[in-house]
Amino acid sequence: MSRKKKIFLIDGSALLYRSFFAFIRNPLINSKGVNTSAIYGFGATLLKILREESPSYIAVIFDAPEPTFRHVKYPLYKATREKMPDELVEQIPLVDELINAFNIPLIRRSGVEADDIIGTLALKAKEQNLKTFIVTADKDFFQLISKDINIYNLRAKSKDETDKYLSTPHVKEKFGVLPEMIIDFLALMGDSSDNVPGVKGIGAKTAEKLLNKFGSADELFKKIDEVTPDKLREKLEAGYNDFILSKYLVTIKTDVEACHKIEDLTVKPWNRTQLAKMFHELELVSFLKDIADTDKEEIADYKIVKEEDAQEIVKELTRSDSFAFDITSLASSDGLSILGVSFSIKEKQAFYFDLFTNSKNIIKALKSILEDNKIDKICHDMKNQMLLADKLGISIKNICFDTMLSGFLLSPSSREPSISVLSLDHLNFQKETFERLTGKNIKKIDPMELTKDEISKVSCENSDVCLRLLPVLEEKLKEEKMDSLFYDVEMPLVNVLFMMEQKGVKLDVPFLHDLTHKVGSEIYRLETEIYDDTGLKFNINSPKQLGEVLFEKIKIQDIKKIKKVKKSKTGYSTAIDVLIDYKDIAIVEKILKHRSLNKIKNTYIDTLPKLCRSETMRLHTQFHQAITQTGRLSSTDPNLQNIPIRSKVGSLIRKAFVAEEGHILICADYSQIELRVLAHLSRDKKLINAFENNKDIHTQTASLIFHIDEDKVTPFYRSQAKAINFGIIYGMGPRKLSRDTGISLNEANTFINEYFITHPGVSRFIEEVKESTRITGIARTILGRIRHVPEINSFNPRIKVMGEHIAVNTPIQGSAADIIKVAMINISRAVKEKKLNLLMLLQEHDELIFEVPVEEQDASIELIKKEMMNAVSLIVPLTVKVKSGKNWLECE
DNA sequence: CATTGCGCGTAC
DNA sequence: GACGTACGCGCAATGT
Repeated sequence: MSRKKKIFLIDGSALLYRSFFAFIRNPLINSKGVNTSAIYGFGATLLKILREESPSYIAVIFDAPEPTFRHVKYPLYKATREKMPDELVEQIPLVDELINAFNIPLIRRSGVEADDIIGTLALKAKEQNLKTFIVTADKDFFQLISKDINIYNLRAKSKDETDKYLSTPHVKEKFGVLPEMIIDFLALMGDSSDNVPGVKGIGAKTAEKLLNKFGSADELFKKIDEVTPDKLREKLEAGYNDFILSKYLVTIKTDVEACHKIEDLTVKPWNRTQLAKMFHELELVSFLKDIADTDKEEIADYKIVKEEDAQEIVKELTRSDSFAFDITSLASSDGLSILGVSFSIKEKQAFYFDLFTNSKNIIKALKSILEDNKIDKICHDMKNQMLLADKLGISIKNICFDTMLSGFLLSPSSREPSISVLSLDHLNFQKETFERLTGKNIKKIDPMELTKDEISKVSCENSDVCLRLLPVLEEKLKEEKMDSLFYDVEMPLVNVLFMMEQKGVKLDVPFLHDLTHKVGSEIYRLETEIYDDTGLKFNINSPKQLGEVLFEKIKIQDIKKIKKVKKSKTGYSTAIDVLIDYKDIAIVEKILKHRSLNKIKNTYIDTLPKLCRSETMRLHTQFHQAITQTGRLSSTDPNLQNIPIRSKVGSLIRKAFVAEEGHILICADYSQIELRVLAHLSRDKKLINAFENNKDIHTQTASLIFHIDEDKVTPFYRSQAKAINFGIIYGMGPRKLSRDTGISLNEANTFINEYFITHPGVSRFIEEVKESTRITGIARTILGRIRHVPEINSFNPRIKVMGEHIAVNTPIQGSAADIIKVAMINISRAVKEKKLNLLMLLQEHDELIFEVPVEEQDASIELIKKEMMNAVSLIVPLTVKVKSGKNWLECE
């Protein structure tokens, strides 16, 4: 290969299409529903070129939408092209942004086709003695191929140099003609994709034969009399005008005026931060390692502490004001193993204490520093670290900075961001991980397959990276005005949640066992009845089999004379909103009953006792603080935030959540917190008035939209109004409302309109919040929590609408989440001050559940009410309903 | 045989 | 398609 400097000219539109359609059967869609196929392919190609080819010059050239001289000459030019798919159109701005982040010149000139710009630049490059590579999938470019102008082979599979670029031999092989004949070749045969006519009746094979015989089309038409057979000659004579037109169309111009200079296309360093940000947001995580800047990393000073040095280093740690630490563990199927603990006081330095072997004395020493109230503690996922520490008999004090929570506030789209993701994102440093070392999934790694040095490196890096992240994240939190949210809400909440998890909630296990049997036999009864009725044995729990039985065997749609049958991806939909229309058919009723009982039995009745700690019969859920996009908590193992309440059997589950002997459960819930938040945010007079006067909001809404006196509002109208109130919060459309409430589409439309007429403040708020989200791309809660909403500026109307709903809902749902978090912290603080034995156990989004000795009930209720009502100050009052009982059901 | 995606249903 | 936020079950297809 020559030593000439290289220039890469990228045919943007071709690469765009190729990348998009490469994934057409299996498109890349990220969690926000954004199709990222094209940008993925584009990014992969740019990365490959920049890294493997080290070009000196590069540019991406796009077609502009405006017509060109070819359209003027021949209005049908490219007229057969299909419209670009929406999913591709919406990726164009992202691709532009990507090219920008790579610091690559992007050329898009109106009225000039990309081909002609590329042709012109290629020729200029040739004059400057450069080696040109055109990145394209378009065969038109074969006409430009010469010694120093090649086509970069996007399809190259082998590393073989001859395959990497398409040159003269490739053209000869593919079309049987030399590059200089390509213009004539294409002009003779035509090109259906660009709607170039060509000579009618001449295809590739004939064109090839003719050109090889005559050398060029000029010669061919000069010696037209020599052409045989006669039919062929006649075709050529008849098609001469088309040929001239076609030649004009397929010839790539090489003299576009006022084109870029080659010097303007010099390769510049890419913007790694911007690229990292983009790849994160688009969830193209695999690219992150490609852009990590590893060369500049100085060697870190990490030490495995020897037993004889331990005391000295512990002393040093004791003297520090703050340190980052990491209790490093592996959770595999065989259980949890704590491997060791690392500490970092200074950047690029860390100590690792091995706990795998003899550790008693070490743990004692570590306990003294981790429990030291004077030292600020920094780490990643503090609540989990506290759990691990607890297993070592250590109770961490003075927690001050959690990088996971901080990273999550800055970018809530990354659920529980890992330390390595934050490292890449904010430090541009690719850290070592156990997954990378072993090539295995983290859950499958056996600690024995790792060396002490490897564990030490991962652990020390964890601590070191935490320490280095702190100033960076802190600065960004300040920039985004979330420092108070972080320090005053999220950080203090960690202790509260840890305590709630530790305490757990008492479960009446015998009661549930009894229920298992009762519900089990009912399910069995229904099952046999269903088999008898249908005369078929099938798996009722398989939507596929059930769908076939109902819609193909029994044909329930014929019984009910329903024309339309809803299909899902895999078959018939048997979801409740479909089957509800058939509920007076006995078999369907039994199936629905069976399904709901089965659900409740499997998910709750059978599962909850298994997750109980057997000595205490208490259930310890995990609360997650860095999962939901709105700032709500989530709960897993088990999820105690979706315990049934509505159905009869479901509510029995709540009866199994009980207080200890001599204790009582207290449930305190905010009433209508989201609508109150809406009143606050929208300043809507009707809403404010209702809440200031403690009116029933749904009754008032019913009165306003149905034009009836409040005392005439029936339960039916109230429930309709309630559906509308909820719908407003979620951004509901009339379709869904009519389906939910059973009213007609017209009525639904009328009622929604009526709502907005009577609530102009709400109407204005929705428009304002959409507008501001469009501009900033960010939705915000009252405490300043942010959520990125790129969807709102999508080209795809469906995704855009979704973005608008997110923009409206997030400030409402998220502010409510903010409020209850503050309440939890304040209650916890007050309980400590008043020295009450009030235990906070669960959070249910707008409700808190406590356990307290009976004698402290009254004092507790007073405290809870006060702290919840005063958590924040809105322009409407917050009201709290408190109930107590021996079990959760009694509290409702 | 383990993992993953889907359909469905539970909560606020 | 069509109303926001979660988690988790069983089934069935897919990957090792």
